[in-house]
Amino acid sequence: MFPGGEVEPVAGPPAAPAATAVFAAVLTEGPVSRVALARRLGLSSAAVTKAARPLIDRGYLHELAATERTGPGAGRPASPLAVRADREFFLGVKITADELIGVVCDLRAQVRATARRPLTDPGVEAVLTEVNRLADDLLDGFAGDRTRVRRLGLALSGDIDRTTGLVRYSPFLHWRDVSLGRLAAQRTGFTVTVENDVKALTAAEHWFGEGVGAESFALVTVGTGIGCGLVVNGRLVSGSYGVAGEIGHLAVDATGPDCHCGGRGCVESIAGTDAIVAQARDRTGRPDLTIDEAVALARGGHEQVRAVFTRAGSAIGCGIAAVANLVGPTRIVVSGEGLAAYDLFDSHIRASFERQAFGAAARCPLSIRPLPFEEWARGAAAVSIQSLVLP
Amino acid sequence: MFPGGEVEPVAGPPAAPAATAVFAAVLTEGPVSRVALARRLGLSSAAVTKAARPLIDRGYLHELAATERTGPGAGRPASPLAVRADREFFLGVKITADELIGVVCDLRAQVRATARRPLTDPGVEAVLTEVNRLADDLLDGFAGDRTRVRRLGLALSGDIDRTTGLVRYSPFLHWRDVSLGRLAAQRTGFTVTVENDVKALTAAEHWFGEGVGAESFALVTVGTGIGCGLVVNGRLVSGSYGVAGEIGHLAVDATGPDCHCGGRGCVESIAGTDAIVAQARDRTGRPDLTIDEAVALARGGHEQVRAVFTRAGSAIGCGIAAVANLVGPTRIVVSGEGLAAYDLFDSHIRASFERQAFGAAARCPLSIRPLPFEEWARGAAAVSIQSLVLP
DNA sequence: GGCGAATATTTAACTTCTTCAAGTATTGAT
DNA sequence: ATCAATACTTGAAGAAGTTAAATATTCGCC
Repeated sequence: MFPGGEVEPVAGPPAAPAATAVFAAVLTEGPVSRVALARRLGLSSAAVTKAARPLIDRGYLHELAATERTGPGAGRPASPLAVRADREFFLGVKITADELIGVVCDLRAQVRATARRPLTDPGVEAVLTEVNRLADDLLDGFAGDRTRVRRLGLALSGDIDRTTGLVRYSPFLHWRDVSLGRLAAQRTGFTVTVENDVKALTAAEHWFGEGVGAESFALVTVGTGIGCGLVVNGRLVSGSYGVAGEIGHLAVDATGPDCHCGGRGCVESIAGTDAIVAQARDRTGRPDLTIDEAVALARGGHEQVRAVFTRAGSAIGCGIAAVANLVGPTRIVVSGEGLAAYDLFDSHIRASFERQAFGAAARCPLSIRPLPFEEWARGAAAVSIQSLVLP
Repeated sequence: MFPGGEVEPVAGPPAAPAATAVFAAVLTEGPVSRVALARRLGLSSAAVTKAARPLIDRGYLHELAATERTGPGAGRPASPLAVRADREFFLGVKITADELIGVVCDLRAQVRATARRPLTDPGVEAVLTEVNRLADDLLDGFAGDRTRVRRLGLALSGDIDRTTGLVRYSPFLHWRDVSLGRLAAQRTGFTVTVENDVKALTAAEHWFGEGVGAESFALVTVGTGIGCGLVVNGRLVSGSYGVAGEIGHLAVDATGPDCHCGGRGCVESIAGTDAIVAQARDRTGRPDLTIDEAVALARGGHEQVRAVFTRAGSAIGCGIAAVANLVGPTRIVVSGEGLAAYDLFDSHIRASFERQAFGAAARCPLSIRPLPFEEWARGAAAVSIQSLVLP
């Protein structure tokens, strides 16, 4: 009991379906009036009023000040609901083979601080220790209220069970069946979520980026590997066997090279960074060529190296068209480290996509843009935000 | 008011979420006890009891007789709920360019009668007239209680809006924006549903066939066109622009033939019936070869024609692997008219699928089997059943 | 400035659905 | 016969949402 006799205030947002829906809608679709929410969610406006009150009381939402209200026309002006971004903060950490990248985000997924730590030992213990240190670094560099940081999202590539926080398999860390969620929660004291990195990035883009409002949405990442996160009917696609969005191993060229996966003519075996380097070395006869040098040569007009990028762009375009033809997303974002060479890919990806997209699928807008590496960590934080909002 | 003073009994099943869930679960997962349903649906057993009562009262469900009960072990034996299959019957009609194929199904989607009518005029009026006549033929040939037939499902290829019953575009009938649902309801007096034929077949297989219980599921049809219906997270995939499951136009061979869709190396341009015939004609030098003759030649050991089927099977396998890699369905059924030549395809489809499926995606079971043409009409009836069960 | 139309939000009574907790039913084992 | 185990039912209580009416606030118009 508290001095006044009240019950201790509940920590999280209310879990009722309507409250959850209202919270998520305000979070992703900016300030909205209660009537608009009611229409959007298929609820009565009374239900929205009731669902919103505890969210306001607990500090997650607030009404826009009168001056910020919109609205021409007659009638009582709306009092749109908006998110109180500094109600709670979230740590997001992307784990790569040799580095941890971390961010602190607010409730609107705005990055408030960043930090990095090198990773030398891929052992579970060592990684946990470094994650813990990175969390400290992040809090040190964070200007806001540290007591409001209660959640940590982790993202890494591999086969991950988000609901249990289990890393079933991580190729680059050589982990199998590591309960990363539980271990990290013990070590750091935070509420921890774990998700595959591409899916985390997709979730971030779906809630806070270009995917907002889309019933279905795809994000394609281009780099060493070529991956894809899918949202269909408003939900992230997981794959019954832990495999989904493996756009990198679609076969697009029956006469293409053998791929390390055992297939032939996979997108990744043509357009993955390693494949591009290998082809560029072959065409130039320089066995030590790096990807940066290949990019430089192509930009400099080296026809044969340009052709490598052209072919890669076409393969990626075919893969993206496959996504459009099969699941028909509302829009597709193409991104990733590989897109440092954005200018060399862009037009070929588009041309190939437009050729292979069937009928109206070609109407699907394509955003092709590079993404800073911190975005991956932001993805991890976004998953953590979702875990707060959704019960 | 009725003589006894009671209110007229309500026509349909109750619409409450729990009732709907119980009905659907009993329908698709056979006789189940209330406790099992409660666990399966995340409800309390009290809720199941209450939800089941009106379904029993209205004749949709019944309890299995004591003799049919299962269960070793101690404790009160369960009284599993089962569907009363003859509570209601459904007409299903598949519309092709030159024929209507119709079935009468019971509530468990068992076919009770079939009929066909040739179609000579693709005009809307003529089709409606023939649909009406076919419905009469079906009722004539149906031994059950005709007053219990109240719903009609229509299935045809093309771009269809299931919710409004609008045929946005039908290539083979040359229809655009025809309110087929409304028109057919007026003409026949039934409650009408309209759905794309592949999606209807997928829905049938998802509720009443091999897809039962699968969170995600894919059905691939091989024939003149090569199509695919997808169920992800328990829901049929529609595609934001009306395009989804267009497996026929995935690019699998960068050096393949140009496709009528404008793409290159599409699955359909290699493995569609027309493409197979064209290739077989080319290889044999017989410009009037038919598909049946090509099949006969291949079965007879004609190496070059066999190679055409081998290549086609490989292309289909690549397409199916693309589905497995991208959405990761629990299982995939491959079927369709084209599979009359099942024996020529089967092993090549599997080999190619296994090569291109990435990692654990290769664990996805593939059922390759021909499907009688009446199954398409049954798909239409299945959609009609769904429209009764889901509100 | 006052009035009415238009729109947004709140309130209160009510309905519906679900769960909880307790009780009943039916079986096998001892 | 009794007990443990499991399935199902019941009734009270609670949660969540709806409808209808009331309240709030603005604009346009006189």
